[in-house]
Amino acid sequence: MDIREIARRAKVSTATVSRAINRVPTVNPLLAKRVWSVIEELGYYPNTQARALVSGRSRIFGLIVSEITNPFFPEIVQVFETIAVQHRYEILLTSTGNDPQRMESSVRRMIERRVEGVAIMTFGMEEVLLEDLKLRKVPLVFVDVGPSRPRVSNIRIDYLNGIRQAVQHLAALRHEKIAFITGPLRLKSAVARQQAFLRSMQEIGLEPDPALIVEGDHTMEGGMAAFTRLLAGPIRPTAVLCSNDMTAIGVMRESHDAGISIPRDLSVVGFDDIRLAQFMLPPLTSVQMSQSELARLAFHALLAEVERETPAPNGTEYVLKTSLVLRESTSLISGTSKPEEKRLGSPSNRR
Amino acid sequence: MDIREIARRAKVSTATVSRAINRVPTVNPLLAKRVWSVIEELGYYPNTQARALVSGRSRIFGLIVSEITNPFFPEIVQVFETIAVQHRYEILLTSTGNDPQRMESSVRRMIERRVEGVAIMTFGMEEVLLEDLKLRKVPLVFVDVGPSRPRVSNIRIDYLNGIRQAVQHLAALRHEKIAFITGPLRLKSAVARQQAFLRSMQEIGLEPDPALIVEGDHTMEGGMAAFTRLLAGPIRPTAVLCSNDMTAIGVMRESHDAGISIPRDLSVVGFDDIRLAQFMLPPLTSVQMSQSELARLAFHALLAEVERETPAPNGTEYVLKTSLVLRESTSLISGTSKPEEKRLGSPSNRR
DNA sequence: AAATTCCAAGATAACGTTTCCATGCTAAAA
DNA sequence: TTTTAGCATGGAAACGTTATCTTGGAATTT
Repeated sequence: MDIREIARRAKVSTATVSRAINRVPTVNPLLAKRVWSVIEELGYYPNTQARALVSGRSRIFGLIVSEITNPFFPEIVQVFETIAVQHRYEILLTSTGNDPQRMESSVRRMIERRVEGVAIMTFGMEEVLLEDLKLRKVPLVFVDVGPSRPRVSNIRIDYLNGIRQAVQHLAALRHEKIAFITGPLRLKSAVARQQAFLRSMQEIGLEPDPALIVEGDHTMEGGMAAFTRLLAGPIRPTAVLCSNDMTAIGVMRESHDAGISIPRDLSVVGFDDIRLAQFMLPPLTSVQMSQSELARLAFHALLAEVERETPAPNGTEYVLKTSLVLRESTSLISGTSKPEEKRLGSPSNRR
Repeated sequence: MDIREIARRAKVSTATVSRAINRVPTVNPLLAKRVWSVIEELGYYPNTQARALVSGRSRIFGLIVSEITNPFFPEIVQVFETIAVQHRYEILLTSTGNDPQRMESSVRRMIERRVEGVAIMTFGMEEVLLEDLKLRKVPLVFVDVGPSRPRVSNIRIDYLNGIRQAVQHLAALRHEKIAFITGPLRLKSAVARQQAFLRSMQEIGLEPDPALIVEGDHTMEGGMAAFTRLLAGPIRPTAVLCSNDMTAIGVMRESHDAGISIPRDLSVVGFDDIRLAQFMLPPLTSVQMSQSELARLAFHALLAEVERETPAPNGTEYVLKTSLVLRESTSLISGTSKPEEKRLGSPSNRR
């Protein structure tokens, strides 16, 4: 069943049917009603690929994340998809698993489907592979690491604010031997987090000890392994700041196995504030980086670019704030006080 | 840039270019090479929508899940997508949030994109809304609840095996006051789990007490609330079996707040065995229902149906087993023994 | 050597829409 | 009343492929 069938039955031309479907205002209301009733009656749905072919607009956005099984991402996918649907867009999702091969195949598939834009949520990996997209002037939005180019937007994350709050919070609890477990250092965002940590420490006169900085990989297993290495090192930290929440969860798991009690013997702070953080035992203090806000920014960056006729020469920049959310995984050094959950740097409370 | 451009430059017809791209074996290798080198040189990618339009095959499968932010689903999405890509399929993902409205709009969008099949992973909700798809003879695959129809496959889950193991495990640890927190009872799968529990109890001569059966909603918050209700009830359970892992995590969180130690004061068993389960404190004993296997079954069910020319009159049935994985959230009643992690009912170990 | 078969390559019709352009009717202007 | 303008509708080209049908040259058979 196609548009011609509808046209025949409604005794109008296909052009009119098309106009009725697309709610072109000039079409006679009487005709439109006739068309619509035939459409309803037959249960006709327009063929998107034909539409896309002739109109040159696929109404598809690509969304590339590094690992959908990492709880950080599903929320992003959820929000991104919801907004997309509201704007009559579809999304093509790829979880690259940080594999350049998959990234490449993903880009290829997206180009073949003629996506109108792509949001890249890999936090600083292999932008080289996106050459093909840039070449075709497909609007892109990056987090942290995008180049300055027309049609390429960037969401800059203000890591410093939240991490500074975390470091100062720990310092206020008398911690000085503060360890930092990084993410995989090939990720630009992981490096940025580490640097924010170093700077925050120096700001308050604490010299970060290289022995207390170990590399993780943003997974729970990585957190466990990194913490094990930390325990085997020369200095025993009293607090650990982690590059993301999964790492922190790994640390909590490992310290449980090692008989180290949190927060009594060790304070732990995560980063991202995934939903799960508040369900940890004890609930995890974490630096919030709103996933839904990130998704919203990304979508609207793409949409704006699609609708803009003359692109800005250097794309647009967006900024996402971070801020500490206190829960129960930190305490006074060798003490037992448990601060109530509340967020710094923002008037509203969570939950 | 289109196929004609390639044809012109390679000095062949568009038909030959098309044949070369699709690796039709009869084309002269010399010509094919000429075509391919032009394609490489220009960085040409075929337009999928044009292909789909004329061939009548979109190479898209729909995937409907109930809640992507529920950690149970990302793994499914991951595996499903990976296999799909290997078979040159794309996936259209919808997370309905159990909202019939979103389900309906999702179905509509999928039909408009002319999906070749849809996997419905909502575990028993609102199949009525899929009428449109059935009408169009789109292959479907359900979990638990699909009707017997041509082109509709079903994955039946053998809940009884795993739940029986869980109940018997608890009984072996001398538990008799075993509570069960159900899922939302409008989900057929939640009802099935509950029934498996009741049956497993009766099998070993334990009469399940209605006061120990409370309804949850498969979320952490629901688990917390349900457990609170349980504590307020007339009988204090010594063990809790949960309809899914999220519920169990909620129970663990709530019992932590209530000063109840797991597994010393309370044994907890989850269901699904999501990856997170092993990172809980203590690691959660759970009934495994392999998410990757489920995804694999679903994909291949669709693929088989697409490639089948004459559909079976009642679709095909697949079965997915469940089995208990022991960790550290259960122990002898009022005892402290911690069994090592190992899985029953399967020779291989996990991790 | 002529007739027949075979098969690779080209020409072109489809696929289901949108969009451009032509058309003819109604309403406004002369 | 006649001419012009305006605008809703219809006709048909276009989008970029695949698939069908045709063609012509080489290979095989007689």
